[in-house]
Amino acid sequence: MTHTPSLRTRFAPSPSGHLHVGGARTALFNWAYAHGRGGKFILRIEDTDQKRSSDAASVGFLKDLKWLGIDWNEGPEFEGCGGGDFGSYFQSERLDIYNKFLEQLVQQGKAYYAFDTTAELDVARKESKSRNEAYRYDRSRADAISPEQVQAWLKEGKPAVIRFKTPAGAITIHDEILGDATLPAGEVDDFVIRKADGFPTYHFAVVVDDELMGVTTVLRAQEHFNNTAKHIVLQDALGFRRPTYGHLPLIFNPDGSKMSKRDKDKLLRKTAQDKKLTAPPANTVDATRFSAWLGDKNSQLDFAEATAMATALNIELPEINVDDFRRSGYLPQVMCNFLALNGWGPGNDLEKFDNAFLCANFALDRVQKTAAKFDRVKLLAFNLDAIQKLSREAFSGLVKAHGEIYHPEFMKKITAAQFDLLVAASHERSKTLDELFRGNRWLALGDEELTWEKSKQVEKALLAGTPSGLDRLKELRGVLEAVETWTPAGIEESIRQWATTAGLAEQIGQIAQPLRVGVTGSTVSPPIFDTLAILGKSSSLRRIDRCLQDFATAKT
RNA sequence: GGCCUCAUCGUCUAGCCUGGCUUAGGACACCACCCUUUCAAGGUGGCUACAGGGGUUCAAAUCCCCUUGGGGUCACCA
Repeated sequence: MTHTPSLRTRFAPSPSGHLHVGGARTALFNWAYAHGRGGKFILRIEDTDQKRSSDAASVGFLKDLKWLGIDWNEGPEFEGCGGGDFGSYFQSERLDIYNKFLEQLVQQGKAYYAFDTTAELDVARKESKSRNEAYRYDRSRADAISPEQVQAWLKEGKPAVIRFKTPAGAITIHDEILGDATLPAGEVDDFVIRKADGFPTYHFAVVVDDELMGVTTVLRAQEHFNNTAKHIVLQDALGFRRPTYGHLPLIFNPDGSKMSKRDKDKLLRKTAQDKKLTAPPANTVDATRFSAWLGDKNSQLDFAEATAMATALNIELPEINVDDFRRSGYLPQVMCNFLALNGWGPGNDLEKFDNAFLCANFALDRVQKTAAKFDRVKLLAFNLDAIQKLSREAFSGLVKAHGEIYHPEFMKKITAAQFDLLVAASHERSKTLDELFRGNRWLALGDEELTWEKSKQVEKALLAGTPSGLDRLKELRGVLEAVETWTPAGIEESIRQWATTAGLAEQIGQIAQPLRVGVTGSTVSPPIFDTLAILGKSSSLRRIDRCLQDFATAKT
């Protein structure tokens, strides 16, 4: 392991929305790279877009990072992380610093004021587009204005941006992952470095902060590749050092589209349109909100709204954000492992590893150059494997914590003993922590609330054949009533005994299914003896009675 | 469209830099069978890829060129 005490990496998200998997992987790699080399990992909040920033979101980010096990040496202070001598780590609190450097550039003639309106620029852009050319800002627009005029306009408060006077010449980017790339002269135009609202643009703030915070290595997504050229010319103009760059491959959806925070809304909107909905489904959002959302491809519902809408439309929302995966019951170490595997591998057939291994082995020369499609099915397989490897106690603890956060009603309805039995019956078969709750709703239902699924499978289990499932149930009720030790083993013993006398020893399915449907209302549940044991004797009997009652008239 | 960039099974990838050890390895998925009390889980076996075309070389997945295809970017968003 290389030990570079001065090595400093950073993760610099804009606090809009939650941390999504792409961002999480960027953070993970930066973190692992620094940690594996005795360096420092810095977290910086890029909140220079006044329209988008929100404090709640930046806290969401911090929580997500913490959950993944990614801590930061410097940055916003949160649960024992953060602090540091190079603050503030919020860009919105560093305006004075940026302005100092901005002024310096203007005075040196390396940057200039421009007064073009949005409308004017739009025209120029459209023109470029119509000629099938890339749009580049035309410096002569600004040159045409005399220095006196500039001063006069500034004095009267005419809105102005500051643009960087990009030097002529090709720009070569050194990238530790992709190698060198050279952008021909003219590819980078005079980009804006301070917006009319007085805030620096991303490009300017990044360059200043990376220098002042001593960042030595920048690992970020490939979509930033072209931006790096801008950052390099700025660094040169300001006399800054140039960090080492590595551009990470993007993460895509299985269909090849870019994984985006908006994917959930995209799916919901499409479903709503396919169903030709003109009004919002009940219990979702109001009509005004609905039509505004439906009409604007870029608008997003908040989490509660989106969840309600998905329920109403009867669809599953894709997990995009780290928080979505947490909610779905994935283990943080599995998320990190799988995220790392999308874009990096240790170089042999090893795929399962923890963060300590990642820190010790992560290096830029093994980072993939091509985008990866995020395969949730494989992630699920990894999660199952990790769950199976957990001790019963550890699994139980995680399930409990998960349930208390995401299924408090469920947890309140069941006893500690029931919980333990459920955990035991589910451990080997749970792909996620959440599955245990989603798949066992029958347990949290009161005996009088239970309803029986109207499905072919249910009918078959109860009504088909002679004797039918219902006939069996009648007999089984008596058998169960006589069971003295109400445990999976005790129940099994009694039932098997009865089955043998009834000549059904080899056809236990003819017994299990009617029972299962009788007490759970559906054809799917944990193994039947576990199911009965978890439910308890009186509930089981009561439910069988209700089932017999309900279907007594339905029998054909 | 300009510029930049990438290219191994359906997917994530090993091998490529330092050409022969590769009838291209692993994992997930898929298929078949087994187990089985539903759904899973588990077991065994199987299918599947070097984008195409030219070079260079005794020898190319590995080096070079072209084509094709993919991606990124072209904001007073980051």
